[in-house]
Amino acid sequence: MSDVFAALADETRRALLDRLFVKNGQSLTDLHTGMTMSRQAVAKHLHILETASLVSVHWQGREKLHYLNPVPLGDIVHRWVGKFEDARIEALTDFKQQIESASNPSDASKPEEKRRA
Amino acid sequence: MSDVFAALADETRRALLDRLFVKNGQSLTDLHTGMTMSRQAVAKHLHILETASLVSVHWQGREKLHYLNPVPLGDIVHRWVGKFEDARIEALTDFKQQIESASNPSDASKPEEKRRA
DNA sequence: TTGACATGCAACCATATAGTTGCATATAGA
DNA sequence: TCTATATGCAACTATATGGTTGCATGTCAA
Repeated sequence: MSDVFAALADETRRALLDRLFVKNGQSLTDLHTGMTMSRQAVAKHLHILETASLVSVHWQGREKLHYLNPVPLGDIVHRWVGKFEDARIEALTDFKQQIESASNPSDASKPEEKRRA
Repeated sequence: MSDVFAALADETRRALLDRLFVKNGQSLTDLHTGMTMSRQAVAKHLHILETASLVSVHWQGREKLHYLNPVPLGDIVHRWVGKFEDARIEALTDFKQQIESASNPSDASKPEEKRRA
């Protein structure tokens, strides 16, 4: 779970996934072309995506082809996003009630800017 | 985008979100009770969740109450998960075809363990 | 067989991150 | 007003992360 989120937290790795969306099954050299960083840096990123199971690999001769694997994203949706969606209405309602029932909401929203001076 | 994924990549922060699922609108002290790390460490984690807009805060006197904010998760779904879902069938089909059309799939799946020895 | 190509491994460096401790400040209540 | 409570800020440390370079190894093709 952590490794999937950590893998997606990097801009370069999300760009690599985007490139695989456009054309699935690319080699390291394919994915490296056009990038400013070294080939080894790209290889490290791909390995992180592979460890997080976001990318599956398939050797073909001397080329290592990379394919998208959508399974971990489904797990995230199941574990986190659905939970948030379910709680959305409730949370917003609670929040609204708290705000509205607070003694002085207009002054209490960001008091830390006044608190230490 | 990165900050949301990075925020979710930490086990402690996901645990904090879980506690807010159970009871929304808790203070730092509330959320710190039962945790092994220091109060300041928890405060840092909460600030990261706040920066990622996963948590909204509301000052009530000397207490800073924390509330879940489901919006960033919705953004992630819209940008990433839906994309993966759409590509799922296609990707799996491509992968299957590549595997099946490969010269020797049973030996080619993880050859790096044999390649250097 | 030999050279070019595709990738892997290892060492190294700079910065980010997660944690600590100590102290300061704001609020609540006796 | 005085004290306890709730939080913030700053400095510091250890480790993780993202990048580099150099070299080794496996594969393809002339």
